[in-house]
Amino acid sequence: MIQDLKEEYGNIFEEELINEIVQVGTFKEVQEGYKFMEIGDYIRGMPLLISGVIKILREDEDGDELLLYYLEKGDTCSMTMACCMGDKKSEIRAVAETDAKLIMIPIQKMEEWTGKYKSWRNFVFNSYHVRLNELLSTLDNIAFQKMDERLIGYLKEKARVTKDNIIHSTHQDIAYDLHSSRVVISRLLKKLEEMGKIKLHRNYLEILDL
Amino acid sequence: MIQDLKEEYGNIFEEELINEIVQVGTFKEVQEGYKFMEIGDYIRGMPLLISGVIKILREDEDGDELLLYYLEKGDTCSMTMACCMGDKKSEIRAVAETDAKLIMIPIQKMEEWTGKYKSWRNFVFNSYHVRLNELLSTLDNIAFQKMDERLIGYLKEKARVTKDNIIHSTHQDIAYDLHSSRVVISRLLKKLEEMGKIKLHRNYLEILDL
DNA sequence: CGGCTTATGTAACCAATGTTACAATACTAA
DNA sequence: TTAGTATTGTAACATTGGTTACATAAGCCG
Repeated sequence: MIQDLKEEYGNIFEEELINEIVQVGTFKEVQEGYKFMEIGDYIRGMPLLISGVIKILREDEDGDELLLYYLEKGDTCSMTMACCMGDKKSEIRAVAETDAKLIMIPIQKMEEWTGKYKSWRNFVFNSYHVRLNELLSTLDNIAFQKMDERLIGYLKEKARVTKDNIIHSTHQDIAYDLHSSRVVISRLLKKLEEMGKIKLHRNYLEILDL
Repeated sequence: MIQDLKEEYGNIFEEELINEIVQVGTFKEVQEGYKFMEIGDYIRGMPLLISGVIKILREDEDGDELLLYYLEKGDTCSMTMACCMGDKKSEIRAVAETDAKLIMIPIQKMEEWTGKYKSWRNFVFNSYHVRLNELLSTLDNIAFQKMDERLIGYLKEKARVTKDNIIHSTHQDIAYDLHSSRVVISRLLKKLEEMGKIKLHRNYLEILDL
C-alpha cells in the first residue's frame, strides 16, 4: 500500500501526510462491477484511487441512469467530499468500471488535514475544480449535442479510460449510460459501422477510426 | 460596505477576516443586465454577493446559451474559484439578473486566507459543495425532464430569486435561458395559460398557480 | 395619426428520438 | 442436443421539439 501510495501521490503530498494516510487509510481492492456507493447511502469514507476506473452515475426518480464521468488513478470523488461537508447522503452511484485499487480515508480526517497540510488543501481544491469542469462538460454534451455525437464521445472516452479500443458493452449497457433506449443506440451504432468507424460484435464492439 | 458585509457575512467570518476583506475588497454596485464576466475572460477577482441576483450562463461554440443557476446574497461563484486555481479563463458568463451589490476580492487573497482562516476555508468548501449540487440539479433537469417541466421549474425558480410573481421576460428571453426556441416556448406558455397556471402579457407574465 | 419595430399567435412541416413489436441469431445450461 | 435466455436487427409508428412562414397586435416615435 505504501508503495502504491507513494507512486501515485508521492509527488503531491508531503512525506508526513503520506505517513498519516498509511496509518488511518484502509487499502481496498475491488473487482469490476463492484458498487462503492448507492444514491441515498451515507458516506463512509473518501476514496483515493490508486488504479482502475470508477464510473459515477446519476439516477432520477424513475431509476433512469446517466453517466456523469469517470474517476481515474490520482482522482478522488468530489461528490463524496461535498457530501461529507454537509453530512449528507450520496447524490450519486459509484461503480467500478474496471478492477480497481484504492485507499479509503475516514471522513473525519478530511477537515483535520485541510487545516494541517497545504498539499492536502490543494489536492481537495483541485479535485473540486476538476470535477466542476467535468460536470460542466457533461452538461455541455447533454444540452448541446445530439445523440450521435454523444455516442461517439462516449465510445472515445470509454476507450480512453480503459485503454482498450474494444468496448465490452452491450447496446443496452450503452443506452443506460447515455440515458437513451437500446433501439436508438443500435440504430446509431449500425450507422457508425456502415461509415466504417466501428465494427459490431455480440457483447462488444471494436473502434476502428472514430 | 462594512455594514453590508457584517450583515451578510458577519456570522460566518471572524472579525479579523471581515477587517481584511474591508481592506482589500472593492465595493461594487451594478445595474440589472451588467455583465460581470464573459466566457474566455481572465478572472479579475472573486465576488461576494451582498444583495441582488446574478445569473450564470453556459454557452456552446454556436453561441447557444443555457442558464446554469442563480447566485443570491451570501453566495460566491465557485466557477470563479475553480478558475483561479488553475489560472484559467472563465468557462461561464455572469450577468446581473437584478440590480446587485457585491464585494470583489483580489484572487491572490483566496489562497492566503484559505490557510489562515478556518471560516474562510469552510466558506469556500461550502460554496463548492452548493455549486456542485446546483450543477447536478441543473443536469437532472436537462437530462430527465421534458421542456414543459423545465419551463415550469424555470418560472418558479425565477419567481423565487426575484421575489416577484411577475416574470419580466419575453418569450424569446426564456427560450435563450432554456436553450430552446421562441416558438416552442410560446406554445408551451399558451398551454400553461389555458390550464390557468399563468396569465400572459406583452413583455411579462403573471404566475397564478404553478 | 401613420409607419416602424418588437412581441406574440398559429399553422404546417421536419428531424430526432423514443416506443412497440417481432424476427433472427448467438450463447448457456440442463 | 434442445429449450431457454440474452442480444441484436429492423420496421412501423408516436411524440417532442425545432424550423419556417406569416398574421396579428402592441408599443414607440416622428
